[in-house]
Amino acid sequence: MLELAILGLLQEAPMHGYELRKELATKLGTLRAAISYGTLYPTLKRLHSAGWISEQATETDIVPPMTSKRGRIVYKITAEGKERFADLLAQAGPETYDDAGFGVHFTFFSRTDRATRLRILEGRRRRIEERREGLRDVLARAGDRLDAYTLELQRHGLDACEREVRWLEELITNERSGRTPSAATGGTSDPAAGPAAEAPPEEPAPHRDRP
Amino acid sequence: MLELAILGLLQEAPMHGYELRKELATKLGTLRAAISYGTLYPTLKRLHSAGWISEQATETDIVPPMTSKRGRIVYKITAEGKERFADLLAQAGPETYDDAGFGVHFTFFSRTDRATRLRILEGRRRRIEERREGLRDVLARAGDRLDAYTLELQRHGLDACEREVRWLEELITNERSGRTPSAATGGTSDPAAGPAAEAPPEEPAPHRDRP
DNA sequence: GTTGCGATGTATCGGCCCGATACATCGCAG
DNA sequence: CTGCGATGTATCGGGCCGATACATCGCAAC
Repeated sequence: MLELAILGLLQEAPMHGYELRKELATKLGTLRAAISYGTLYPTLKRLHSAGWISEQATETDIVPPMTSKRGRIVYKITAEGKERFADLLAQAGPETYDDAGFGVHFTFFSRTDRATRLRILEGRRRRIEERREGLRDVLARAGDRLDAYTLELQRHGLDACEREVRWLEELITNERSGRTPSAATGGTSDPAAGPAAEAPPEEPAPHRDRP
Repeated sequence: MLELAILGLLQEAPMHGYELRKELATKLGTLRAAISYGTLYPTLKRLHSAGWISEQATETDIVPPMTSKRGRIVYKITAEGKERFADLLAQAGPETYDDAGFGVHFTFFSRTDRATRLRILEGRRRRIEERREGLRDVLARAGDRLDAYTLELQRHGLDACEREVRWLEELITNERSGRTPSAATGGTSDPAAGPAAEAPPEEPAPHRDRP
């Protein structure tokens, strides 16, 4: 999961660990808690030894006019890494539907083809619906056996589930009619711009590489 | 965290692993995903060797008239375990404020003294408020740098944060005025609610409208 | 000036927890 | 009587976290 996130961010631009972590924390939203270095660095090492990314130690002599930061390690995605990213991006399994997995995948939706987006959205919806049904059952069947606090927790959870299902429903509807999500809250009517909305499954988004 | 959950459930009644897991799944709400056996059994073993719980192998001869279940292991909390539970219940650290920790603690709120309940509720609120501020900053400062999907994810996260803060606020208000959570729509006042109070006065049936 | 402090930056270790997997038994339907 | 789903206990590899350590940089206080 984290592997996908790292590859995705490095596809936008090369970065060093510290930077990566901040991007991770802000972009990956609420579903995915801030990643820790105890996870990040071993994962980077793993990705490197797998050949998906390259490490480039930056010494002070590289950029003398700059603030001359002490040796950082800049990570850059490789061609194999891009393939790997595309593979991970296209697959939609059970781990894609839990909070963390869904959050990461959703973050890269503008680089995902529409069929996959729909599969993921529907899988997530199903997952949340199941959770919601479980909560309803508990409340209906055993509601009077539970103490007031537990009950309140269940109610709050149920409310959150219902809300998320509605959100997903809206996204799915938009997706089917070929709109970007921002159209929902009155963004510019810009049917073809931004994400790789209706572009055929070939080459979604032009990401800039070095010339 | 799981330790607290297990001790808490075993305080209600002795149980075997399978049962424990089901209780865990239903009671601990949405904040805490269903626990796996790969976690449960090692934890039970750990709790046993620490002396907090006892293991009692149930052979078929124990309860002949019953369905004669094949050898299960029934776990029972010990006196030391109860002390341990009380200790864990009373402490409110940073790990008490994340999703999983908060969910577990909240589940046992009816066995927690009011001062601790308040500390936990306020700590959780602060945590969510920080998350909310972070989201608002991203949306305000870098909103136009983000693609439509990432933006939508942030908005949804922000909405969930605001909603949870309101929920917590309400709970805190009720707590200060000595009401149980279900009394939100008007209830009895219980000024003498002390530590480890027995189940709060059962409120009228939950009014959940049927579609 | 130097001393301290917060942000930047890389790295490891112990430990919690998960998913997959492997067994074995029970009750029941085909 | 045979398979099959629910019940039940258990382990293993690995992802991920929190705590911790260590080093440099820029800046402000004294």
